[in-house]
Amino acid sequence: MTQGTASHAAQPATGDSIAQALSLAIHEHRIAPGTKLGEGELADIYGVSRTVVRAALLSLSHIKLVDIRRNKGASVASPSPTEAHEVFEARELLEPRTAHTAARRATQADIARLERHISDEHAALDAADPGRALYLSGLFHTEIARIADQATIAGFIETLVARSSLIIALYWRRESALCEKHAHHALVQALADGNATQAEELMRSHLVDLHSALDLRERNGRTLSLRDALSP
Amino acid sequence: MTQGTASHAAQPATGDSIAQALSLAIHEHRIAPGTKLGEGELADIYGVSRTVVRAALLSLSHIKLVDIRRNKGASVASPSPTEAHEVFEARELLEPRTAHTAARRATQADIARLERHISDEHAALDAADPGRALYLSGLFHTEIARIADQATIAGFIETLVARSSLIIALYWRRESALCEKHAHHALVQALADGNATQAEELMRSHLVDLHSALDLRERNGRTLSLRDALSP
DNA sequence: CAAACAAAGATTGTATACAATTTTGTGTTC
DNA sequence: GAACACAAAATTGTATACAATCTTTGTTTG
Repeated sequence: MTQGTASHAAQPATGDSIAQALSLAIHEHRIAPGTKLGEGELADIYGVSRTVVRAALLSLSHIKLVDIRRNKGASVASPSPTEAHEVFEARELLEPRTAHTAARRATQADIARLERHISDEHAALDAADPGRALYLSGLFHTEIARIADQATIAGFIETLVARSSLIIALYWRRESALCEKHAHHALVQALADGNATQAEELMRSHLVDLHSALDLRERNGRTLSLRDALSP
Repeated sequence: MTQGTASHAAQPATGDSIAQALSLAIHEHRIAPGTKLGEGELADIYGVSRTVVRAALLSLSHIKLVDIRRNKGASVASPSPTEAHEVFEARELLEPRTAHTAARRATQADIARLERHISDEHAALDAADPGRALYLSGLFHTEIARIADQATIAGFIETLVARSSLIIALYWRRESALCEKHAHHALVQALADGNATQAEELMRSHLVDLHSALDLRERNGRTLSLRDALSP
């Protein structure tokens, strides 16, 4: 991702593309929770007017990645401990069922794609790119939701996974910010075996494990210049 | 709700207030699925510029009440049979658990409020206001989610309940568009008794019943002039 | 009459200008 | 140095102007 979409591409940035770029930056921890997202600054970075930026920010506010306060502007959301708990609780309610359904539906191509995700994730780690690895780790979950072929629930899971990256930035207390390696492997195996019950149970314990790795007793995030963060 | 917020109130309509007004109109079946939502027309109705209207429409598109097509404008969403099925399936996954939690947490005040909802709903029916009754019927469900005090899941349920009103408009095949009277009463009783297991089971069967009342084999909705629909 | 094409009108997407609100900077007083 | 008041600058909210795209209408052709 270069400086700004408009600078090097034939198409000007749209609200959607800016929202996606910001979402990715947030997900990869290139922008920290609490970071001010000034409309003028973003308009400069992306080479569009404030109108387009405002639409992007409004969209991101709907999935709670961005917090907009009237007359005070937008910033990257900073979930409270309560919100963090709720997000993981919601995941624990939705994702096991999704894994169950996915195990019944997964094709060879699906399994291959999941395995590619896992190896891409580890490649990113080896390349000292933990942000990328974190993003891919989350994408693994949304990919399982896609396989389950229930778009409504998959949409909720996508939102929850995105918010999880903010929560991890704020509350994670393990050295690695990632899901444990073997948990994803075991899930892929259960899906490959078409073992719905196993997939469901593995997903549940995986999420309970993630939830338990959160220290939900307040701490502060770091800040970073906006332009730097958006230029990996 | 009079002609337009700006016409009679000290405050001009905001994106949020317009989105709420449109959502209510959709929920009460005053605007049908598929209805074109022209920016200029809405700007006239609400006495604001297109900028504010666009923000409202974008917000509504995020909860899938409105469908925005680039360069073609916005219309009230028209869920497909697949989407309809998914929405109720998601509700069947989320709401029983929510009812379970609500039964454990409900206060006397909560129960009184739910009972008031039920009687308001019947008053609306008696007043030959089925749209209002439908809205209140849905609100009963979101109220239970509020009692459960899990904002993340309650947010999802709110979205699903709103979309349900569109689905009912398109696919409902019973004479009354409402939840059955005794189902809500029984739920309130289970909550009042603090019987979490009963509440969960009653909610599940209630939703399965609603789901079964849908004829998910395509049919068309009606259309209505926009100004008429927004002036109850 | 139907089909194809062009022109006119309407609508949507976006930039820019203006109004309103907030933040920052400066000076004064204690 | 801290607190306060005020002015200036910056940012956010919204209207309006302009550009791009789509839809409707009118005209021509077979």
